Amino acid sequence: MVEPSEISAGILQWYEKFKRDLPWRKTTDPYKIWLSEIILQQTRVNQGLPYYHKFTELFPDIYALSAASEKEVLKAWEGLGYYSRARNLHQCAKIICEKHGGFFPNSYQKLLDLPGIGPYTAAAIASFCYNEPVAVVDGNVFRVLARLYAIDADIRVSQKLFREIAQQLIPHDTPGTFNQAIMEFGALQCTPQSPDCGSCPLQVHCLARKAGKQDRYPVKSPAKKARKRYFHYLVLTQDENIYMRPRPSGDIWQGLYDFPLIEKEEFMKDDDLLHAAEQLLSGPSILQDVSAVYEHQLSHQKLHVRFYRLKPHKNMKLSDLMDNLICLDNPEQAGSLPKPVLITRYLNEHFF
DNA sequence: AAGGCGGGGCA
DNA sequence: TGCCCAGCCTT
Repeated sequence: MVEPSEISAGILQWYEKFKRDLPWRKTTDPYKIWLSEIILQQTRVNQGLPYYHKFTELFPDIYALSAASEKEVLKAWEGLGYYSRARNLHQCAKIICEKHGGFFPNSYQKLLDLPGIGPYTAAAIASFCYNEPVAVVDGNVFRVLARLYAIDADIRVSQKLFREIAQQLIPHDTPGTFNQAIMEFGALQCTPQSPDCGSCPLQVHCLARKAGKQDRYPVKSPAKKARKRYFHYLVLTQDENIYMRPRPSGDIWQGLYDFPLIEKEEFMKDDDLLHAAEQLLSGPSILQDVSAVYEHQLSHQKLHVRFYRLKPHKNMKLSDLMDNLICLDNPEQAGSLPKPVLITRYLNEHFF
C-alpha cells in the first residue's frame, strides 16, 4: 500500500486549490456546523445551501431553534425531504438547551448520544470544531477509498473496513481540514459518474484507475425496487373551507400536512370512491373534480395519486379515520403548514 | 442485520 | 423519463 501520508497530502493540496467557498467553512461554531451537517446528509450542497441560510436566519442560535414549535421547524425544512432529520434536529436542540446548558458535547463519543447524530455527523462536528482526529465516512469517502484501493467489498455491509482505512489516512495535526478535503475531493473530482481521472492528482496511486475500472467502484448491492402505492385524496371543500390533516407516525411524511386519504392496491372507480367517502363522512357528498394522476417518485416508493374534490353534505360527521382533521378558512391558510412537495404542487395547480 | 425514510439532478 | 445519490433510526 502507498504511504498514507502521501495520499492525504495529495488530497490536502488539491483541497487548498479547488475548495468551494461555503458559509459553514468560515466558522467553528458547533451550532452552525451541526446545522449544516444535518442539512447536508443525503443532500447536495446546491440544494442544501438555501436551507442553511434560512435556518441560520430564522434560528440564529440553539435557543431560538429549541424554542420553536415542531411545525415551524418542519415548515422551514419543507421540500428538503427525509423529514425525520428535521424532527431530530429540533429534539436535539431541546436536549442541548435543557440538559447541556446550551453547549454541544465536545467529543465524538458524547455527540453520538444525541438524536440525529450518528457516526458521520459526530465525526464531522468533533473534527471540525474540536480537532478530534476521528475520520468521517460519508458517501464521498466510500467512493474515493473504494476507487483508490479498488475495494470490492460492498459499502453497505463493510462500513467498518472503510472506517479503518479512513482512520489510517487522517493526519493528526489537521483532522478537520482533511475530513473536509476528502469529502470535497469526492464531490468535485472523484465524482459518482464519469470522473475526470485525467486531471486527478491521485491517478498514479489509484488502483481502480490503473485497471480502467473507476466506473465499477464503489461496489454496492442493488437497491430494492420501489413499492407502488395508490392514493385517493379527499379534498373536502365547503365554500372557502378546506380540510387538511397531519400525517401520522409510521409512514412517509410524518408531521406534514395532507388530505384525508383512501389507499388501495389499485385505483378505484369513481363510484366506489364516492361510496367509500360516504362511509367515512357519514353521508353523501358531491364529486366536483377529479384530478389527473400525479406520479410521485420517492427512493423507496412510487406513489400514484388522484385528488378528488368533494363537497360534503352539511352535517358531515368525521369518523375516527378522519382523526386530527383541521378546517382551514381558505386554501391560502395551507401556505403556513408544512406540506410534502406533492401536496404543494396540487394546491398550486388547482387553487392558486 | 435489515428495512424505512424525499426530492432534485442528470444522462 | 428512469436512474442515482446515502446517514440515521427503528425493528
